[in-house]
Amino acid sequence: MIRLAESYYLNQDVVGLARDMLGKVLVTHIGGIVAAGLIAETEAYAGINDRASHAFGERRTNRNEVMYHRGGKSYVYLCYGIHHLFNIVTHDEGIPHAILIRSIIPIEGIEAQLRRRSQTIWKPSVTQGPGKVSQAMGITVKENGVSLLGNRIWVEDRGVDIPKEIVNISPRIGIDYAGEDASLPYRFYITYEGLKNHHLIF
DNA sequence: CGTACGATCTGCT
DNA sequence: GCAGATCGTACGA
Repeated sequence: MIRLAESYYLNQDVVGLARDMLGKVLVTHIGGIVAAGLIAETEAYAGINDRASHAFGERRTNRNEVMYHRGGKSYVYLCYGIHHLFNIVTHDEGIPHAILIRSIIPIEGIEAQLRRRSQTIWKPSVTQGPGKVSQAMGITVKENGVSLLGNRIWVEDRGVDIPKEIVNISPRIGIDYAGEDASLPYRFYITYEGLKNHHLIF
């Protein structure tokens, strides 16, 4: 188990990084509970020229301030008044890149994740969707700005290699307002079935 | 200060 | 498949 170092998050290619994060393991230690999940879906948000990004046109507010910080921090914000969406800030200071984590497959603390989701048995839909990921992992806006080099939220490389054959690419979800940028292929995902077929999980 | 809307989820059909 | 929930945030007056 190897925790991703700061240098990983300073990569300037946020789209390539979003692809690379598939198969990495998101871990939280929140409320005295350790939970972990395999990252199965991501979206890249590429700075001030990306109409879908909160930082489009150099927009910089209290909400998205952390996007402008050095890579390796969390960016958590509230969507539709109820959903806490968890992003990973990348690139060096001043360039607001971020990766939205949209889906995980629980690995550790599954009981706690199910409890937080008010479910009794896991199926993909239980932790599929960015709001559900945060809820299962115990992440809220209180975790906004947390360093991924600390002991509250971090990402590990546990050696799971995701072959390109099972990686799906599509436009991002729910950003119809973004004009021509709405069709950019910045969403990456793998399915539970795809992982099973390649014997990457049980 | 008022208004519009959103990187979504759930439940019901 | 679809409507409704629900409220913080952004932005213009």
